[in-house]
Amino acid sequence: MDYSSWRRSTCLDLNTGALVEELNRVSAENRKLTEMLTVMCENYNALRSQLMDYMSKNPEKELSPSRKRKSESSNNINNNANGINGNSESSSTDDESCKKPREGTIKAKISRSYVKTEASDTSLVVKDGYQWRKYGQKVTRDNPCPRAYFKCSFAPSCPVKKKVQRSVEDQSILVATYEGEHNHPHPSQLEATSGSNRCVTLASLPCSASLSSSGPTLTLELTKSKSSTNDIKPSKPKIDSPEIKQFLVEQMASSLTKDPNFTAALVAAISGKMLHQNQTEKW
DNA sequence: CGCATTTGACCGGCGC
DNA sequence: GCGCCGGTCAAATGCG
Repeated sequence: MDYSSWRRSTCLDLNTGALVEELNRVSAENRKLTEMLTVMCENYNALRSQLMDYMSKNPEKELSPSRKRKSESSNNINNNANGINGNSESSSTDDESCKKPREGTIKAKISRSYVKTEASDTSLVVKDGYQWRKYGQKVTRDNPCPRAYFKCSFAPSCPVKKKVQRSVEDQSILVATYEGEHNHPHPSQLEATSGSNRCVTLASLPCSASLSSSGPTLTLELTKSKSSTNDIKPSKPKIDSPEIKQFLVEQMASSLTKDPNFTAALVAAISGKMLHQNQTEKW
């Protein structure tokens, strides 16, 4: 072995050692993140059970069904707790029976999402990532607050519509009703693939978090609940009320983003992964 | 000037 | 048939 080849192999050994060290560090961080997420989910579940206890002890008053026509209250039976993003046109299957019976026409999927806003915020804007064009506003009988009508800005190629109205019970809650499915990708997904924008989609709770500890990959998924809580009758206490879920999701997201430890750990994990990728690409 | 929003008019379904 | 009501249209308006 000549001097140059000896130097190369020595450098290689040093690089490999550094990489192994980096890998171990990232793995440790992943484990730490896993633990943090587990603790967070446990805290959330504890909080949620406390809330359920509280809600069961203080059942909400039933709305008086005084509507002579078909009204929104009939739709409330099918309340779906969708995420902040509203990107979950997944669930309602039996809404057709509540809609106008146009024979032969397959109604678009209808879903609802509940967004907590500042009570002083008068704009009926639900930030769900998609771009919407407002085409109408109407005051309806059963709610003094005006209802806003939006079409997806990709219309007419995208047929999705949404209606946004403040909740009668809690005016700080916006109720967004989505009709149809987007036939184009979520704009924030496009951004996420092209750049460094964070894109953490929080769907409905309860959440489950998983981190891959087998390697320097970080996956964070907060999965949508497919539990049987979708068919809550309004007469029951709203233990699993979508408003409550929404509020909890926002609380959790807020806590996460405000926690410098979490942010730092996330940055470290991501940069560690990027560093690792760059170095493996060079080889 | 172009685009998005506002808002009154209009339309169609439904109940009486 | 009429009136009520939710949903949509489109001209007017506002804004960057």
